[in-house]
Amino acid sequence: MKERETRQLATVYEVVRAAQDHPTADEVHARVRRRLPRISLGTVYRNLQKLAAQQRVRVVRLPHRAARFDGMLGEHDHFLCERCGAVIDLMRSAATPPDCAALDRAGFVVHAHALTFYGVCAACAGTPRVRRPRDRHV
Amino acid sequence: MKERETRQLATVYEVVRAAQDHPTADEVHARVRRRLPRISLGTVYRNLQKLAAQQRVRVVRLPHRAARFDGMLGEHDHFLCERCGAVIDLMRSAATPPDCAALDRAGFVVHAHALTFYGVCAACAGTPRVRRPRDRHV
DNA sequence: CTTTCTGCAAACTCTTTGCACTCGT
DNA sequence: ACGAGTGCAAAGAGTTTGCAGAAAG
Repeated sequence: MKERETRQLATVYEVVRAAQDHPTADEVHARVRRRLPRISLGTVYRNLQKLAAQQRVRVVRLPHRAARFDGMLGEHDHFLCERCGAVIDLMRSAATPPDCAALDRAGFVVHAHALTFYGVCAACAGTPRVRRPRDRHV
Repeated sequence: MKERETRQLATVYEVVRAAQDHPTADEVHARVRRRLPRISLGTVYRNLQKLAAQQRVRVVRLPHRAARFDGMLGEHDHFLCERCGAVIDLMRSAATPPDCAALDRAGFVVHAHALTFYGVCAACAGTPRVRRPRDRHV
């Protein structure tokens, strides 16, 4: 059960720490390979998971692909319950709209933003005030 | 070039509009199938894309899987440039931390949140104040 | 009739996993 | 020597695509 400091783990860690961009697992693999040509992609995945579990690297949760669809057209955010997996709509007013002024000032054009909270929903947290545990609005 | 209103498209639309949860493409397929048993998953995907392009349904951009890794351990948000694809770190102070008070009051436990802005970065927007177009901090 | 759309299946991307072998400790 | 870690390749999810035939206009 004791963890080992292998060359592979150390190199993956160094590569991610040194990276200024936000490499995908594949990109990490390519860079590590320059030093350890025989390392496999599977090992990179395993080591990235291990490092993330140890909080030694950070996982960037970027909304990448469209995975879910919504008939509700208005702007709103989401709460993701880590216990029951529910996706709960949050009216935009439930959270302060993020301040884009600093971005605007820096010359960035903001078209949209996505805000997702993670945690435990009221139903799972034991507050018996919700009837349906899945997919209600707040 | 003219779009057709097929039974398949109409049914996918109705199902997504009627859904109170946030169905995945697969779930949409299952529901549509109850009415059109021969519809294929590929058609559902194509129609979801079409409806999203027409803004008739909303795509929920949920951070699904860990796709990218970061050696920067502090809390921060991201800006995704739609032009050059850059992922730019934003210090948390650049945007007002979202207000969780309403969620707390409703009995929700918030562990974390992910905030991503979409738009055009300063370099792509033509502001010549950035040297490297990819992956700088703000 | 023409052109778009569909069903099907194959292909593709990203990630995980089983297995025998390797290598830290 | 023991067992966690590795390379490889195969298997999984989730999504896209090529094609022949169906159907909307």
